[in-house]
Amino acid sequence: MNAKEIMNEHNLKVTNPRASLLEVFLQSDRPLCYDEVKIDLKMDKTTFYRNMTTFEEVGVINGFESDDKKRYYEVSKTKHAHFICKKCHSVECLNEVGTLNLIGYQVDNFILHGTCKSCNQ
Amino acid sequence: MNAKEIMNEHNLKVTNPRASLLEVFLQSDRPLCYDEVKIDLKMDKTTFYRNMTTFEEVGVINGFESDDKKRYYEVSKTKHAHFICKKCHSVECLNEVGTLNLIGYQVDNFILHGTCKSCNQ
DNA sequence: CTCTATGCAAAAACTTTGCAGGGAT
DNA sequence: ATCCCTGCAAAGTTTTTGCATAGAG
Repeated sequence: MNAKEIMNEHNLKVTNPRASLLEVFLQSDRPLCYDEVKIDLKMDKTTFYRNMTTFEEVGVINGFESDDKKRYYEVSKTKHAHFICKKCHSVECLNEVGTLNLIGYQVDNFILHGTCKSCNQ
Repeated sequence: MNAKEIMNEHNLKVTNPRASLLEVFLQSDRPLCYDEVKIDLKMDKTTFYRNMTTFEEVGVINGFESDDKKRYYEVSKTKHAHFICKKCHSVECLNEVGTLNLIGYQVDNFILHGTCKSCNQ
């Protein structure tokens, strides 16, 4: 499913900035923040943040805060964990982290904070 | 061990603002941010943030970012997870969340994001 | 007495809001 | 033609920095 189809499905008008924005996230294998996206797209921050909010509202995109006060976004997909490195501030996706036993809570995202493999050497 | 003893142990000058600040965290059962602390203490934000940074540096306090762009702090103790509710923005401590199997990473903090028990009803 | 801590004011960093013009359907 | 989208400018929020004064050891 491409960007245009996703937007149509959620009744969002298909504009060039919006389509290329979603495309960037569809093609990324890790969460991205505004700083990373603006380099390629030269899109105004207002447009970025408003579209990301819209995508979050319709459930296409999942957003969360990193350690550096920036908000990271990724395409909603199978649930997985994220690792945020306090040294290099990288944000990675992790699969098969372990098992959770929590009753009564609805867990949308889990984030591990610490020192990543590279920085740990 | 009280606030004064802890500060002496780490060679930090014992001042009233600093002592009462640490006391608040010693007596709290959950992480706190500046907004919550200032209500009781009427301490300037500069003093708050600089002392928290100092406490973090000597290892007395552990800090992390919530979902609302605020930094939360708690007394360093046995490792445990935190749950941040995206609806009410509460920050809770959790014990016995599950097991982790991560090799090569050093995990300092584990944060679950979602909807808490109360908001889930 | 010396050196660190405090608090005000101002800056910094990221995100949001207001508003006028432009574009999709 | 209508209504949503875009981008500039300005404001909002949380945290940090500069600097003069006050206080601990």
